[in-house]
Amino acid sequence: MSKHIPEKVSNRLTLYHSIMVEYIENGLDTISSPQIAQRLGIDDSQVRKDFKLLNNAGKCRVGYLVKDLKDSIEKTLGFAHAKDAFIVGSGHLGLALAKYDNFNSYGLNILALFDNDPQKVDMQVNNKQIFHISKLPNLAKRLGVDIAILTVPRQNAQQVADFLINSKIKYIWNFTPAVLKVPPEVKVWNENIMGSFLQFACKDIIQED
Amino acid sequence: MSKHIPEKVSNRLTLYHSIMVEYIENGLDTISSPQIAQRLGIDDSQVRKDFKLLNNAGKCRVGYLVKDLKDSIEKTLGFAHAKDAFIVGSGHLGLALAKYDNFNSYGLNILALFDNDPQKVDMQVNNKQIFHISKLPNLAKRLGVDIAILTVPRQNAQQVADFLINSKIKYIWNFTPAVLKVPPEVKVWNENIMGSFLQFACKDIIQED
DNA sequence: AAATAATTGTGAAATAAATCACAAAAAAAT
DNA sequence: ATTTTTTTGTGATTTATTTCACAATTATTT
Repeated sequence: MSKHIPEKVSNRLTLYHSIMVEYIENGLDTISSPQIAQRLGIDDSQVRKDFKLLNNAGKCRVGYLVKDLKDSIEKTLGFAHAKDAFIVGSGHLGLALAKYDNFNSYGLNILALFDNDPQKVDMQVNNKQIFHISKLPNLAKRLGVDIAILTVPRQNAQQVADFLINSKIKYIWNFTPAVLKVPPEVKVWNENIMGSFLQFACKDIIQED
Repeated sequence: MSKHIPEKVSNRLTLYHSIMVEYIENGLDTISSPQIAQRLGIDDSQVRKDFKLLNNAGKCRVGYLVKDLKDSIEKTLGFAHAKDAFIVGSGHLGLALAKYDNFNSYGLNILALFDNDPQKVDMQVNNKQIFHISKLPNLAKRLGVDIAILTVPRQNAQQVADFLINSKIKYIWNFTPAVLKVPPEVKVWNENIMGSFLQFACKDIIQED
């Protein structure tokens, strides 16, 4: 039986994970929910409730075992399930993401990049080749890739998305500001970089009435 | 009186904004809440409730004026309030963000980049200069900058954050996976890129019990 | 002119998420 | 050995968010 992990929880889980990595680096074996909660500015009972989803029991008066916690977060979020993906659009952002080796440690392997610019085709970025976009349908089929990271200009986003959908891509991680139109079997994740930041930085200066 | 806009709402507002931009490009003057709702896969009454926060009345049987809606979203999210920021860390991600001109249209101006690598210092990126990190405190003071976009390696994140805090930086947009320790007057926004994506892409393959 | 259909605005209900509060456990101190 | 302190686990409560349901409005059709 697979359990549903709400988005807010999985977000916190990755933050907990970072803290575990830090604790391990510092040679600490255990951690308590109030320690974590204080660090993140949240309630400690929330931390415990999140951990209950991991089936990871703590010990009264001691806390949780850092190593076990790290492992079960990785298991729950599927770090071990290698997932293959393509980066579609080899502009600044696409290239930066291709060079971002962190994806790997989270279980996401970038197999290749695509672009329509002949100048970029056949270049290598971080040991990954840039192919012409026309090669994508075949490669997706051959390699069984159904995740695409979309980093093309906004103006081309829908057109390229349509092409991806025809190529049997099922998950689109959308880094463009376009709101894509897709059929129900295709899932889009909007990486709305500005959205929440605006709110964060502008709280204090929202206009007066 | 400034109104509080919850994070979830401001996230949706930026998505609505993208749709308005698209409608304007296509020469459409009005839009209805069911149209928007269907596009985003949410309930239409939610769209209307969000719009009520904008003080933007719609018209029965017609919908909302696209132009007005776009303007009031921009006003509410503070696109017009120019906010200045520094990028701290001139690696792949820092450089990609410096080249990402979209920040500007959302009211965030990147004034300069910083790094500790002498090789990078004095380079220009998208008309912005890279300075040695030691120049940051003075420049922050002189230019009145209190927002920093942190893109250094995880290992240096806390140390650099401490330095930023000493330089009177009040808002840190944290692109590193480190969970920063900061005093209460400093606000950190964790751009947890992997967090929610993991959940999105892995829903179907969460481990069985 | 009347009927129909689409759409807003909103109160009520339902659902989801976060916080509170405290019993139970167990380490540490006395 | 007993008390104190810290910490987990969790049921109850509160708060926030989403969805439902429908009256009111107004363009369009008949």
